[in-house]
Amino acid sequence: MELAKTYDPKAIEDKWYKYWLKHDFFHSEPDEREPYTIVIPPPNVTGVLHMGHMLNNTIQDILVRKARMEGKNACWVPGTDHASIATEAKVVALLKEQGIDKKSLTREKFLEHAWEWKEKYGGIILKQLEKLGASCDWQRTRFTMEDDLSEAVIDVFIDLYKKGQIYRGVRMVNWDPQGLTAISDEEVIYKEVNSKLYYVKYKVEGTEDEWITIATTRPETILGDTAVCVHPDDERYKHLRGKRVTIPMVNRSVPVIFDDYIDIEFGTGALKVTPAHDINDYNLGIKHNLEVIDTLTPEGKLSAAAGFYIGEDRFAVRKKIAEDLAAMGQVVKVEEIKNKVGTSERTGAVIEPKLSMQWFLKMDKVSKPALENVLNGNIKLIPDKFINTYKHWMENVHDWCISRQLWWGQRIPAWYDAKGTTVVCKTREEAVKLLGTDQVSQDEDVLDTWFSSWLWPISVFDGFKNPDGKDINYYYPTNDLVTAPEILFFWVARMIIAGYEYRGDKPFSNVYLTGIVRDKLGRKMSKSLGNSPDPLDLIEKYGADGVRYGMLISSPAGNDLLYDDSYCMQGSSFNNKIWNAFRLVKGWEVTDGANADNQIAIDWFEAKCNKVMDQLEDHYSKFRISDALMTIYKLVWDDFCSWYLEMIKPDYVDGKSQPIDRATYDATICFFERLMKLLHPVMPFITEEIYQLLSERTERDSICVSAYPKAAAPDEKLLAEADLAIEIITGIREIRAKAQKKNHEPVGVLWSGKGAVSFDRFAGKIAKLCKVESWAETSEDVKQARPLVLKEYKLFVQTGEVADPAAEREKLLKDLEYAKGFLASVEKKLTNEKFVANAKAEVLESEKKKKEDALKKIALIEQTLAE
RNA sequence: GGGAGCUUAGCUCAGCUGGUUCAGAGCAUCUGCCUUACAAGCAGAGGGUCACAGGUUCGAACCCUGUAGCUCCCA
Repeated sequence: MELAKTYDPKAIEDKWYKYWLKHDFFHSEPDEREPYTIVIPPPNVTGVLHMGHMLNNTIQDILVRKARMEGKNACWVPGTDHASIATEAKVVALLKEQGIDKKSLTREKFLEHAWEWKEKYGGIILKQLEKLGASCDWQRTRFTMEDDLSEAVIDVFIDLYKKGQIYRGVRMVNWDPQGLTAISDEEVIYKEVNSKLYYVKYKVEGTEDEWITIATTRPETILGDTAVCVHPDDERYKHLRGKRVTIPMVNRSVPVIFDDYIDIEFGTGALKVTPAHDINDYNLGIKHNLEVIDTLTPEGKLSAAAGFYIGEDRFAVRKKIAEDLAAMGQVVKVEEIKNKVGTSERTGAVIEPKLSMQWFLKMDKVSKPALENVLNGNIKLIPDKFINTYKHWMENVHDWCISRQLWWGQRIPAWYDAKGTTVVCKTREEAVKLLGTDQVSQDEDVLDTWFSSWLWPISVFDGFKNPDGKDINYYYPTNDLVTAPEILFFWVARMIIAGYEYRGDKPFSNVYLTGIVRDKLGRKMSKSLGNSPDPLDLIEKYGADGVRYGMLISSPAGNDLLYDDSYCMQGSSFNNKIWNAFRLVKGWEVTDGANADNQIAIDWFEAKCNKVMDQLEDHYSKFRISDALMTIYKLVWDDFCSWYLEMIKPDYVDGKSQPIDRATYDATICFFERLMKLLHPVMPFITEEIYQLLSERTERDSICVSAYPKAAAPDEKLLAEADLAIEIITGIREIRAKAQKKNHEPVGVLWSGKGAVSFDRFAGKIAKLCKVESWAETSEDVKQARPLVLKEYKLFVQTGEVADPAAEREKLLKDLEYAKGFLASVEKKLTNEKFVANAKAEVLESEKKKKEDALKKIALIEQTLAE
């Protein structure tokens, strides 16, 4: 078989993905095995794969593939969410391009267009995940707006309403004037901007020329002012008690009110109060019984109630009114300041606090178990620094505004008669019955998308439709959730709430919060910056395995990841390394029998594997995936390729590789297969390719369902001997390098000494790896050779050239100095009475051992120097 | 304004219960090699006042206090 010199992922990845799908390896049905379940954080139907998804889904795939190989019934449920505001915006924009105005369409007609859009574009991201190698159970793909899931949403709404947890009321909400809908507190992103602080004076009524100056960043809202508020302790304004002032332009008379909410230091200490357009003002308004004048339209333009600038945009008016007020002599001064402005997560529009009738979910009661079970460790957040954040949010949570003034989503099952009587029920028929009239109308609004996705871990297993069903009982609670910290509150916290409310149990045991993918400069990757590579281009360039490696190697749990292409490059180099190791092994001619010289190498690598597998398991158990990957990387590259294969590699004689013995060959194939299995969760494609080429396989024998290797107890004595042998080899190689010995030029080595750890068993391998042609024990020091002092041993490397005695002495003196310094520090401890009295027995013991070792080493070096 | 976290090699980061298996890894750098699996490679080397200043301790990268800088979350 002719194998290409370099590994080409392109030729291989599609082939194996098709093969996996063909055999349904990723499909799960409940059975008697232990389940291992992950539900995907459903990406938006509007989304395309970005680097965050790559990281996130690679991690999920690793966890799922490992569990599957460990014999668990692994189930990774994929799907998408309907993203009401984002999708509706896309559809509206598309219709607009076609010359269709949303307002000209009926709700039904619009939804037809929306579904059409969803069918066409909504699955792109899932298709892209296949390229990454994601081992999702595609037969279980769900969508938050499909019938069953929508029904669950409606039932939950009705249920919570009946429990008194949902109410409708006029509240100040975050209004998105572009999306024309309310959004929740969590969907508001605060951004620092440069603003102007306008100082405007209002005339005190009943005075000739007394004024009070307020400071505002939003002069356009002056038209809706219904009071001026000052602090009761503020000496400057005490005399204004009971007075009224006149709002400029509109000439409205409003009271001066006193409230200790006011920050005396900010601005002038006098606050204009606009209850319709600021949450704090609104609260003041309630407290002081103020009039509420809504001067803005839903689109963010001035309304008739404003009296001026009617129909003009709020930002245009801000400039105009500032100029007009200045012209009237009402503006005292203008300052430049920085302040934070809320913007819509979905549309980017500046949020307008607006009073409107909305539906809310009370959060105080339902959030209790969700907080408790994270604090008590029933649900683990990884890394655990997020527990604090979570706790803070849960303890200060506000009621959740769940209605959205949109069409794309689950319509709120509330019905009204002509008088406004409200009933909440599933169907019009029921509503007609309950209201006693057929003149009923359904609420126009839909529910927040998160009000669907908070049910996801239950609804994907039909836990609402069939609460005692086979699937939900088997797969729930799921095991791990992998997601971005940005949606800890949006989604994770709410899923936990829903889990306890509807299953009386957690939705998952572990929440792994990934870092954010940033560019090399630490900037978050974003479309607008254009600093994000297209993941599919990367896969094209480096192969999915290479990209998966690249995403992970730089991503310790919870830390942000400073992405750079060179990480993927490293991944594809690793692929190539593995491929070439495979070419080496497959290129050997095999003869029957067993070469006894190789047994030590085989035993050593067995021990090494066992040791490393333990470490690997430890990393995985702590979700330290990048450490796990580095551990396998070193096992493959360093231990297997650089040491093991070099130890057993047959010699070349007359320009031809000698054959290898059957025993060594079989052991090597076996090791190779084991390594591929360990690596499979991270790099699924190349490992399957090599697994298939290592031995003849039956049609359904795939690495992805093969048994994950289990560690046996490692032979520690052998490992210690190997470590010593490796030190010796490195030492000899260094000497060879200094002596400018060519690789093919042999050297002789004489050695003396006896220590607790021996290298006898490795003598043959040391000779092989350093091209040592004569290897012998000696009782005396050797002249004209380069000395090497290691542990209790002395080695003399005969490089054949005239050694530089001065240089050798210098090196030995340096070693001696270090050893003496070391000894001194140990002795300092041992002669310290307090140390001897306080230190633990093991520590004391190890210090004594160190002292002995140091003394021996010093003696050895001094003896050599004395020659 | 409130809260959380971070600062260790040129870069990205490990470093668990304080103790030479504690100053480490990968990448990058430097030196030498086209050694018949791999130059996407092999062999070797150098590199750090553990942000700063105090303190606790027999002993501090690790615990405490303060300072500076950075990041994130919340309002």
